[in-house]
Parts: sequence; C-alpha cells; structure tokens
Amino acid sequence: MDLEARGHSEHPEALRLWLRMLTCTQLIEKQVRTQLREQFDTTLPRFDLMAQLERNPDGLKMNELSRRMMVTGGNVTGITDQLVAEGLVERVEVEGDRRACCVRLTASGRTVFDDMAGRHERWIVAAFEALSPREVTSLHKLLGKVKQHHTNPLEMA
Amino acid sequence: MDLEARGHSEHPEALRLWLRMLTCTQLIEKQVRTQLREQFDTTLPRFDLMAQLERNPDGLKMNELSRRMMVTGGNVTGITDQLVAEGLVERVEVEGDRRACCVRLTASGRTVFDDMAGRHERWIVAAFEALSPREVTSLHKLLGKVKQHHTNPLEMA
DNA sequence: CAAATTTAGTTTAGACCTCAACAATTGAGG
DNA sequence: CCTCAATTGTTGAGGTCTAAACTAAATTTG
Repeated sequence: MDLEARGHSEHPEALRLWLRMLTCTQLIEKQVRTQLREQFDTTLPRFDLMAQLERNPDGLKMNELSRRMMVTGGNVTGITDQLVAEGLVERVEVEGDRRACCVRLTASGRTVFDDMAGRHERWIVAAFEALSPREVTSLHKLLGKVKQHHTNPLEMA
Repeated sequence: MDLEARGHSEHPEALRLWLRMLTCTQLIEKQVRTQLREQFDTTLPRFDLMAQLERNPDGLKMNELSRRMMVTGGNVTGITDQLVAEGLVERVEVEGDRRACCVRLTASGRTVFDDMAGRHERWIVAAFEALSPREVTSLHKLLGKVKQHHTNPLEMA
C-alpha cells in the first residue's frame, strides 16, 4: 500500500500529511468494516445509523440522521429500509407533521447494537495503542483545529 | 454534522479521537471530490489512479495499482477502462507475460493530470492552513506512529 | 512432460453513495 | 382562504467499491 505516492511535484508538507492521514483512516476503516462483516454480518453504514439512534432514544428524523451522518437523504432512506426489514429500527409517525417520520431503535436493535459497540470500541482502542495518552490528546487537539477551520474558515487567528 | 456522536458508553479517548479523525478526513475528501467534479468533471478514484501513474512513467501493472491504491483489482479494472475510453491512459502489453498488462499515462493524460495536480495541492494546503508548520510536522509524526503500528503491530515498543 | 497450483486480470452480484427530480405537506403573505 | 415557496422524505440513474467466481497464462512439481 503506497497511497502516499499520490502527491506530486515538490511534495509540500501539507500534501504529505493529507496522504498519510488518508492512509491511516482507510487502514482503520477497512479493519472495522471487515470485523463488522465477519463477526456481525453487518456493515459500517448500518452500524453508524444505529449508533446515532442509540444516543437519541426518542428517535431522530430522517433529515437529522442525514445531517449527523454527513450523507444524503436518499442514502439514509435505503439504509433505514434495510434496518427496518431486519427489525432493528422502526419508523414512527411524528405528531403534527405528516411529512416527517422518526426513526428509533427497537428493543432487539438496542440489544444487537450494544453488543457490537463493545467490540467496536476495542478495535479502535487497539488501532491507537501505539500512542501514549498524552499523544492521543495531542492528536485530538490538532485535528480539532483542522475541523474547526474547515467548518468556520473565516475566523483566521 | 455530528458524526462524533458515534461513540457510546464512557467514550474513551481513543474512540473520540477516531471519530474526529474520520470527520476531518470526510470533510476534506468531500471538498476535494466536489472540486474535482466541478472544475475538471472527474472523480477522486480517477485522479488517484493517474497520480500513481504520474509517479511511475514506465507504467504499472494492474495488481501494482491495486496494491498501491488499496482497492480491489476489479475496481482498478473499471477505473482503468474509463480512463482508457477517455484517452488519458493506455494499456501496454508486458514483455514475457501475456497475462499482465502495463498501464501508462498518455501524453494527453499527463497534460490533464498536471493541471489537476496543481489545483489539488492548493486545496490541500488550504485544508490545513489552520496549523502552523510545526503543528503539521507534529501531526504527520503522530499519524506515522499509528500507520507503523497498524502495518506492523508486533513490535511493541 | 503433465497435472496441480499460483498468479493476472476480468466479470458479476450486491451494497453504498450522490445528484437531481419528484410527491406531499407545511407555512407565510396577499 | 389561496397561492407560492420551502421543507420532508422517496425514487431513479449512474458511479464506486467489495467479495467471489471465473478465464487464461505462468510456474511448480511429481
């Protein structure tokens, strides 16, 4: 794997950083996808959607899910359809707005998710175990600056 | 966008770090995809494949491309087919192995890529401009540890 | 040499994701 | 009211990616 070869010309530092960041993310994400498939016969998008619902026991509307998961509405419709078919989530009518529907975990879905979440957490801890707690914090802060700048690039320090 | 809500339970630091890293990567990657589409009417995978070829003027075999891009062989076949149809790359027979074929940039492909690569570099520099040069180096080093540990998890320090 | 195995690349089925077009509903102004 | 714009969710076409089955060629091995 040599994805970091994507950079060209003089390879400024930012480009090298980006390619390495992409490599790290893809390595970890591929691992998580593989484990989810092998151990739980599910996928990362399905896990992500359930994770959002687990944090919001009263349910979320489709557009809320779409915004939080950073994917399009059409995509959320498809994933939700699958999870409904598997009995892991349910669509609930919203009082006072006949357009909207609220998606909630079923009891079965909550049980299944809690099991997966425990494993998931251990995979992630393992992925970063090369870093000391201090380094984890440092990395988290640096990425916080990148995220902050991206969502609000106006406020130049 | 609240992808960082994926974590559950006690939210250990590693999990929060992972979700933030994923958010940052997705924000930047979405931006790059959008720009590539709007400004050059192309996609990130196409750009990636051409970037690999640009670094290897003598061409690469399909399985080399697959390994370096961290995607499956079937995927490389499809992307290459498109680029061949657009006249940006070409398949060349390999001397002494009638199974393999070498993929190379055409003259046209090189011209097009050089144009895109310049813009791409500026997008990436902008994405990290919230960080000082020292912070960029720090982030690069920390991610280097993560990558190293992942590709060779045996050598525990 | 001939059979078995490995390797290179392609094809196929299926999940994912986006964009754009589409209903249906809501809400604001006239 | 009633029209019109905005919002909610779905649908459909098309590109992306994977895993697994497949073809063909090269290599190993008895």
